[in-house]
Amino acid sequence: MRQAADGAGLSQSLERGLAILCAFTPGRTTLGISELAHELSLTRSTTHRYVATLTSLGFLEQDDATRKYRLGPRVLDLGFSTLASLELRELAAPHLRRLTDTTGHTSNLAIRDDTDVILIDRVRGRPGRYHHLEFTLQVGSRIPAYCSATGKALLAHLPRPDLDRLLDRIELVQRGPHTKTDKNALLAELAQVRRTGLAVNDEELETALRAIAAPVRARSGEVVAAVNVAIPWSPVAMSELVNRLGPTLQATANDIAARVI
Amino acid sequence: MRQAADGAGLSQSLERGLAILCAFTPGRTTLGISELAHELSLTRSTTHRYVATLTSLGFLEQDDATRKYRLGPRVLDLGFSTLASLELRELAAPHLRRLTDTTGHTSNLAIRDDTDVILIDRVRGRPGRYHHLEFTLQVGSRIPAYCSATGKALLAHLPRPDLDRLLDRIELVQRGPHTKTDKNALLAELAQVRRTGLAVNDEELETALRAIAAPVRARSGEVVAAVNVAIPWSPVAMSELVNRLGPTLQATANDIAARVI
DNA sequence: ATATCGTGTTCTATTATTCGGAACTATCGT
DNA sequence: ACGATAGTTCCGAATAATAGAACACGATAT
Repeated sequence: MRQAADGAGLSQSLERGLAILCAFTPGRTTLGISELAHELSLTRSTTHRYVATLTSLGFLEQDDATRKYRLGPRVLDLGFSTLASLELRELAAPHLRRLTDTTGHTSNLAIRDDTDVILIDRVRGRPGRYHHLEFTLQVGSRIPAYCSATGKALLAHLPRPDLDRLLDRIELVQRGPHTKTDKNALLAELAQVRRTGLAVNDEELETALRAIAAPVRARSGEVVAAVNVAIPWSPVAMSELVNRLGPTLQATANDIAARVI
Repeated sequence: MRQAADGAGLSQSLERGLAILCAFTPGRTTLGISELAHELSLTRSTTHRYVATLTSLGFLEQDDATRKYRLGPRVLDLGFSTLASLELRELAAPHLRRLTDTTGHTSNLAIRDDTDVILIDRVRGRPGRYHHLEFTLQVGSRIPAYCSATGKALLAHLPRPDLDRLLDRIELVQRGPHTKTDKNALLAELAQVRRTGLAVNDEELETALRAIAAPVRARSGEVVAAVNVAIPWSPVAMSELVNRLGPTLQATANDIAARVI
């Protein structure tokens, strides 16, 4: 017989099995066989075989009481391996630490994955007024690039054609009180980010959350990551904060960059 | 044809595909097709098909220069979903934070997975003398239970037959200067942990690293997690530290337990 | 109590899907 | 230039996956 219909040379079973894993999200942590089967348009028996395989390998666990399934600790190992593979994270760790020590604010290191930004390390600032995200955002979290400081720092330095294609694919949803939902306004802002070397998020992702980010450039010139400091709301003007924290932030980004291959 | 030889009713393709993902470890972050094929005893063409599938789904990435593969960011999403499914982590977060604020030391929350302990949350203490593990250990890290404070707190409250079967399966490898490598000595210590409600790690996992842990009991009485504080080496005697920190630690563990279903 | 529905689970004949050898191409070091 | 090794593609053979039906169990409704 011919190879798989559309994706030539791809493994259907593996694809389906992974789809099962991906059906579990932070919002839907336990799922039953029938639920999964329906969601992925598979028969119950097929779904069960995959689930049994995943369970026997430790990627899923079955709840004794409800007989439903949830993600197993084995998955954490994989995630951990991924993080470890990002040597950038290790190189950056002491610099992030220092940034938080000098500014008092939570600092983050993020990379871009397509239209999103992924948090790959964070150092929490002094305990104080937390906003909601302080708890929700964890290492590994994914947030839309267009409404975050690190995201804009990363987008701004993308080659123009790539940026255009990317922006065409995303919808600029209103996430916070000042989210930029107009494509041209966003493009103008990204141009400014390129000029100043700093990106800003002023309650664009969530109320009361502001942040300033700087890009980390590899020797090749390519922007490979971004560092930010998250600032809980205060009466201080954003421009004042940028003046105060910008140089420190850029120095940190440069220090990290200096250690990247 | 009959179903798969040994594991009846399991999916070979899924098993193999996941084996490929698991071949990537923090120590081996990039692998080529031939390397993988050899390691898993598969042909290159079969391996390539799985790898292509994983790549098209974002679980692997191909390095443009070397043509080798590494784990993709998609894997992080899974790990994050797993962490989120551990509601325990959320409940415990503020208490961990408080524990670190009052003691000044790094505190950790861990659960057991078979013979290992998995770190599911951590709050770093004041910057100061770090030992090696401070950087190596991350949320998601896995360490052997027998030579860690949290591990011993978790093992101690296991039903005796389960504990025996588990200990038979592990080798008590010397990891730090004071690792307990004798099974009877370990059993005696676990008995003491049951009496005092506190477990101790005095340079058993790594030089200069000491920790004290307390078990978190669900209402059912079952020990579901353990909290610890990690203490960089100091001339203070371990027993003195236990007297000083023990009550705070147990109070924290109880506060967390009170919020568990 | 009894019936009904919905679970998760097991079985099996059929066939679509995966398998692996061989051929192809690109890159590297000699 | 050359050989060696890498990743990649092809295609017929046949294995491993498929889906339907039947089972066992529990919860709910009658």
